Amino acid sequence: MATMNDVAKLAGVSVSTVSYALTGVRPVGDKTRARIQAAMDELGYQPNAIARSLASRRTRIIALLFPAIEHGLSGAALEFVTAAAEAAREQGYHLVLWPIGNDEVSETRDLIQQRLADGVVVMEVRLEDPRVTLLGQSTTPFTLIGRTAEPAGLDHADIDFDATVAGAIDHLVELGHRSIAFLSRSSASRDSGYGPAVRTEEAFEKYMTDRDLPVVIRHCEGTADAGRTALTELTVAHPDLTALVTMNDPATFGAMAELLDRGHRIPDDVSVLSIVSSPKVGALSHPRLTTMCAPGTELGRLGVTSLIERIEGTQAAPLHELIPCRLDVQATTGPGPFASGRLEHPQGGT
Amino acid sequence: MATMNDVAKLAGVSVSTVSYALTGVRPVGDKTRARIQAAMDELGYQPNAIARSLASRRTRIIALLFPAIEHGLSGAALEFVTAAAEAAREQGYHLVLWPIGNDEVSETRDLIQQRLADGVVVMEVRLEDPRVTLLGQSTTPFTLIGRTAEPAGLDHADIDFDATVAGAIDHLVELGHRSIAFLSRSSASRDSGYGPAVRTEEAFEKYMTDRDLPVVIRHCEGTADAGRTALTELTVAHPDLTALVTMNDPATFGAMAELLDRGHRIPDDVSVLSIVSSPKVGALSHPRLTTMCAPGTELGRLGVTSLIERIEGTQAAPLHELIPCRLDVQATTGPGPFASGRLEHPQGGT
DNA sequence: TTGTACGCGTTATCAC
DNA sequence: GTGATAACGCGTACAA
Repeated sequence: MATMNDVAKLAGVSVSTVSYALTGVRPVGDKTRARIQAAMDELGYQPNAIARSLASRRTRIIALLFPAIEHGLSGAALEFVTAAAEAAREQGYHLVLWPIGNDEVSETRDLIQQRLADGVVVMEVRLEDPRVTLLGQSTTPFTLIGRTAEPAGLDHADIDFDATVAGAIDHLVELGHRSIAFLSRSSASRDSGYGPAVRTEEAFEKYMTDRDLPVVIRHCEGTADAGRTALTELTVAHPDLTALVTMNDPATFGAMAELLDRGHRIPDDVSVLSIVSSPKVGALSHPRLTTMCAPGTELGRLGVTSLIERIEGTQAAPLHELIPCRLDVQATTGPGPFASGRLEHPQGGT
Repeated sequence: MATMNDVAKLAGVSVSTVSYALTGVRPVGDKTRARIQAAMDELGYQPNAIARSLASRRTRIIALLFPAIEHGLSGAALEFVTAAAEAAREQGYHLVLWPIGNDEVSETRDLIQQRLADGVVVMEVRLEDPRVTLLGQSTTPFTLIGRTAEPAGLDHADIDFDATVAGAIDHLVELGHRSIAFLSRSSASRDSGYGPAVRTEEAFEKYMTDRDLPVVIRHCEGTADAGRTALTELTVAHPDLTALVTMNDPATFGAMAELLDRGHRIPDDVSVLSIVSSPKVGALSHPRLTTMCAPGTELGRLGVTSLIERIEGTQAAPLHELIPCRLDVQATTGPGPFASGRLEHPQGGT
């Protein structure tokens, strides 16, 4: 394997000149540069990443901290990781995966002390997150995908749950729905401080109240059967229900199946809108599920590019980005009883 | 940040002794070791990974090569990556993600020349894969997840498509099915040399022929609508069909919906078995889908641990592992017309 | 515009 | 059992 020394000898220059020709930190004469280039080509030279890192004290490696299990946004997670890796590569960085159990937070300390990474992207941030606390005490640059309870001073990008829920409700209300229930995650998930659950429920309550509409929130485990049960109970308690906002894919599918079994038509009788989901999941249902899909790709890119800016000192403003889920209207949402076209015969009391 | 030098000074020994105390390459006196340990604790010393790599010429980094798009086994992919990262970490290695377009193979060359990684795991291997060719010409250790057309000399772990298909057919035949169709990926996918498509179709043909059963294979795009169309055409062409093996999740869901719409009961009239899938996807359907789930976790671990063995020279035998998908019997497969219990009234000709 | 020489923090090869 | 000290391959003042 050729080193810089080999190139220098072959080109008849000193190693430093080769180095400068490579980095461009200092001007190099045209003819010299050409000779060096020729030598590099001939030897198939590639700079040794490790030696470069040691000398420059910058590894161009970014660590992605992610909890082993609990891929809440599972569909989006792979998308996210892929986007992060691509964004990193485009800027000459590498992304190393740092799986870490939720308890073994000390691993985080090791990570930053080993100086293997120039910065850290933290995934699946919880409202109270010891990893974030630890990073905050260090000098290592980091960005969060998600938010802690108090994210003001921290670089973070997250789903705009507030706007997402608002968008979902808007979509349904505009379609003429008034009686809308929210099928959320399990209450355990909410109670444990899982950000998406907490924030969507708060938003749902707020926006429904704003509109003087009844607030119906149902927690549900992440299985199709639980979704069936939940749907059954919901329709019993609220027979006038015409729309469902969901954030629980397996339960959504179960609920839809139960709706059909009970003779309800989708979307003619009941509309279903799954938020923080993905078109891929939506494509599995029939009728095809209307979703609001999690911006996994955007968050991945944003987290990485912004971190790189911080590392390189070119960051203009702190990262405080909230991205709403994008509405992908498919076949499970349709006009409700108060739709403009059918105002004359609302289904309300039938 | 404390260095080895600081530790050496504080402990009153030389740097080399500290190094040996750390690596255990050479025996160190008990008292000396204790003093060194104390010094390290006091300073919060952690070895610098980069310096260590440069000196030892081993980075303890493994690169995971994965094509940006086309996550054929999308559900399993995240599982796979996670397992690989965990296995690596358990053995003191890091996993760096190397996204690479299918065309830009030269990136592979850069990867190995930069000497950033001690070895490479290649994901989503195609029957003819230029990345593999390139790696084969280098001295870099690598393992494949998947197989090329001629994998004999290469370390690889892959799904045992043959055994998977055999298992699927066995399951259905034992249930009393004889008229079984295979709903595969798109013909484009098969024609482009996508291993899973090619191998499953070959296996299906073989095992059905072995049993003197008719071979019905239907290619299908990866959408629910395509699945509906395919199902319709299949039932027209083969009205006696009682079971479906599928390897195409969206199409499977579409086909099931179409079955129900046409008044077929699942599994009473038609059984559905989705192979190379995952329980997570299966959980979305109702009745819950019987699947054969891709061994993403196993493959991830295997690829990494075996690669590490090769890197460290402790590999006993080459990696030639084929793991079948595990059958997860749920609610979409049931007795067919030739089931032992109902031999007296087969549905064949009704 | 180019060259010299030192430093980055370890490992590993000599000596003792 | 322990200490000097030369690599490892590159970046970067400082000199020229």
